[in-house]
Amino acid sequence: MKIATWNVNSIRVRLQQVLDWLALEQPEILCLQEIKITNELFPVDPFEALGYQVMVSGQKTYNGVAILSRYDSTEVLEGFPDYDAQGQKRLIAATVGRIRVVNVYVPNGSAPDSPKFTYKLEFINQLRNYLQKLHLNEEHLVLVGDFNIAPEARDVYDPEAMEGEIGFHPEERSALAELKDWGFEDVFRRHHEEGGLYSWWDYRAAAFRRDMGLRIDHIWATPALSALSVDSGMDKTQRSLPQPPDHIPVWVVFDAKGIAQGA
DNA sequence: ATGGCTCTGTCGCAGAGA
Repeated sequence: MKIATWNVNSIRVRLQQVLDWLALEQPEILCLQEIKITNELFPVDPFEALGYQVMVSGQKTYNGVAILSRYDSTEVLEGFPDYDAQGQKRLIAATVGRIRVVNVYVPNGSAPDSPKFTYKLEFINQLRNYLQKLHLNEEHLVLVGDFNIAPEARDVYDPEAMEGEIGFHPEERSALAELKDWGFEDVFRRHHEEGGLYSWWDYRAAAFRRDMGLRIDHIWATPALSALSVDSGMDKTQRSLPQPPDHIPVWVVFDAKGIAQGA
């Protein structure tokens, strides 16, 4: 049972790359962020041709999230029940098999002295409220997506230079830690402890060539589900293809038998 | 580096990203 997340920075531009990656990796579920397209214009057909159901919460120009699933999904929920997130489409959830999948695109925040940073912190707090109200950490639940925060120094290419910068500011790290305290484990870190593993590189300044990256895309799971993970990885080769997104796919494989048994 | 690319909407350049 492979679940992946990928900020594709425009599904129109990256359509073929995503289709190729799906055909190659065959995940059961792929969560997308920054699709930058309305629901009406989302290219549903090529994904259905590969056997995926498509659930989209899109908008024009910015943001937008989607869940692609090889299995029937139920209880699809767009956004928050009681928070409009400034009208931005950044959250979609669905139940696939016995797993609740929550796909999020956390606001970037622009700069720590910006109102957008306040919005980022508010959004993370609202996400914690959402989980608190709608779910129990005893459930099999994954929270995946572009969190736009590197949790620890080992997730940053130059922690001293990045300290206090957007993506590695103490206030957002602490908001993220509170969210995690709801009852999550970082599934990627369960399988890889070392530093220097990044999910995003700036388009500018030859950042990818110089490996100046951040680990800001995450797959978190509730403890019982996390314990059923057998492997996790990030597909760095996707950043070196022509006209790539600035993020790479992050994936986890769970023991499907264990999930089916409710172990 | 006071943002060096890339994307969208729209057809010159502004806004956003992290």
